[in-house]
Amino acid sequence: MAILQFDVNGEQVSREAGVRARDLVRLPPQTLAVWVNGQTLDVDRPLTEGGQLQFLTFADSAGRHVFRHSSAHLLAQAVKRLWPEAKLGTGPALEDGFYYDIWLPEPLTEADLPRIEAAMRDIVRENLAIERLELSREEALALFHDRGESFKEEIIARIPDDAVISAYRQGEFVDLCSGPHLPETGLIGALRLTQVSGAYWRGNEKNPMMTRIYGTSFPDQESLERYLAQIEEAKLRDHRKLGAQLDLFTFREEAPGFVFWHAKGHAVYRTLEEFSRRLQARHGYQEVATPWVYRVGLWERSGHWDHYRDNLFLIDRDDELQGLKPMNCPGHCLLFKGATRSYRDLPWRLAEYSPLSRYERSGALHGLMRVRGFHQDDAHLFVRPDQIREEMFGVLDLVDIVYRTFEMPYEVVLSTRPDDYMGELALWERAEQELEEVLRARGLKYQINPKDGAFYGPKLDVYAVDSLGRRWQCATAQLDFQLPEKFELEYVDQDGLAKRPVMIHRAILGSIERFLGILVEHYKGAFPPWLAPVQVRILPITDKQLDYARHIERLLSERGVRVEVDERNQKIGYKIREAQLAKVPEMLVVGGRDQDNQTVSLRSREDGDRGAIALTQYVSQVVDRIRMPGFTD
RNA sequence: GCUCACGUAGCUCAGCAGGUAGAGCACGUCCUUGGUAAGGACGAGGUCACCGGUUCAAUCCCGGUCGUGAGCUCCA
Repeated sequence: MAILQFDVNGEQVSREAGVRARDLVRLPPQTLAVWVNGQTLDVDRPLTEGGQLQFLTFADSAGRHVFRHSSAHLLAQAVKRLWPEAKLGTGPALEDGFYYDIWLPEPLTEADLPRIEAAMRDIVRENLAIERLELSREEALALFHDRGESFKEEIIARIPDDAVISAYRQGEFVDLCSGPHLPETGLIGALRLTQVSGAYWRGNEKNPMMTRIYGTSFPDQESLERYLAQIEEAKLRDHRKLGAQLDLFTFREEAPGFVFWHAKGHAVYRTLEEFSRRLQARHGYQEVATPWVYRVGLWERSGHWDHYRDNLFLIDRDDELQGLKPMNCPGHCLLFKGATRSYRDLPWRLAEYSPLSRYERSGALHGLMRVRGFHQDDAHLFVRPDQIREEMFGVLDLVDIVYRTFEMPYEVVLSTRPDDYMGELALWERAEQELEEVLRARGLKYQINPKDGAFYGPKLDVYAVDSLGRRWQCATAQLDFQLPEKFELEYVDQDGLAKRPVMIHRAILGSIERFLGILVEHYKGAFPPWLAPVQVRILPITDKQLDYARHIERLLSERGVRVEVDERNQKIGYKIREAQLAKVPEMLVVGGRDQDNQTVSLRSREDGDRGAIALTQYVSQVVDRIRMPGFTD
């Protein structure tokens, strides 16, 4: 028998091969699994090689993963106890929970969840040992066939020939699974099933619909409750809820997928757009406005008809189809073709903010995040091949300025050639190489997403990280060698010959609607002063100060401050409460004393009462505080 | 688009087991003129999403449509 050497947290231990991790040393409390040379294993798994060994607990992400995965099995076992005819699909661990897809003879509702939870707690109380079985393909097929698990049989058929087939048993329950798992069910101290929904078997909408049950689990009740409180907190930030509360925007069933911008929301929207507009003007972009309805021939030429038809809003008039634009690129190509272009004209940077329409499937709509009518800070750069590098640099400059302004860190992902790509392979390879060079030259950390590029070219996607740590894809920069071909775009080069330009599609905010939704959640509705829909609210103590309040309002308004007076006949505490809930950054309390002394009593949203200050002084200060970041006027 | 759930006043929600609806906030009028997070009284406001069915009778039961939510799928 071979002797294996282990390094257990610095302690050297040697044992015969086949020893179980739990027998190496005294198992630390709350051990969920072990980590041996980069592999996570059951504590009861016979070890076949030595090396570094660590015990995993709930504090380790790999440990949590095992914990949630076993929780999914627990769920499946409970469901099988309640519905013996249920058939198991798959049940993985998630970032902070787990789910199991199960075929059931009848639909399930959330009202059934407590019953299932109770059955799960029974199994926890039984503290069943969880045992790993290794099976031959025939044994596995026979086992799951006998148990009526047809989906499992399907999975077994797809397991490669050389792979080990394993299953895990706890009590009467067996599940096909590569593991690892907890040693016993009693470790799952607290659990909660959170929701139930449908999911297609193997994610294909032609397959049967399974019932997907989501849940989460923790070692103890306290951690579970802390987690559930966090979820409640995130719900309070939901932009749809805050949008209505703060009177920013609403949706109505008369126009699904389109936003009704209220005056306040539109003020934020316009400020955001203006920020982008001024930034782009400074970076050499020209803003244009092109048509939003085109004859269908244009979409045929651009390739949208073949690749994007389902998402086009179509209009059928006088026996001719026309389509609302989902993107600006074809219009910009037509503009490019409208005159003879010289190499001296390049790079030619066209920006546009006009409305775009995409027919999203009804189930895809989601507040401001996924709409059918929206606007982008869209631009197309027509460049010579030798300018790609520098222009991509410029785009990343803009990304950096914008995301720093909103205090959002970001991550970059390079997406490469998909299977259904168009164009020449050599062009693709060259383009992908160029993008990597730019990223490396900028010293940006990036990930590669293989085969996730657009069919016309590789792309860089930027993911902004918000204050809850969630990632949102906003900015994108996509190289395009296809569209210039389709539109036969040309410029006259230095040598007098016609050459084909390269296009770069790019957006920094992406959809302005969506970006605003992200900002609402990021700031929890408390926009920084320059973005706030109402920057200053004046609160007269009594109606004797109304004239003075209106005088201040006029002074501020003339200097571009978004200001309003709370003229209602209410006590000051009431007005303050309402202004505070409306998340107005600055409140000016004005009473008799202030009027006599020509002062205002400033209250800030964050810091509360700031005391009296001369009116003239306040006016000059506040103008600085609401200035658009990065601009001097 | 698919699965499940939901749709009652501008908003948040109640409405037991079929008998044509109720609260708080917001809104209006009046009283109150109050210095840093809710002063008081009174009032107006609803085709119970829409269409159809069952029933003596439907907000409630059944079917369909629309919308919303969660998830799936999709997202050049």
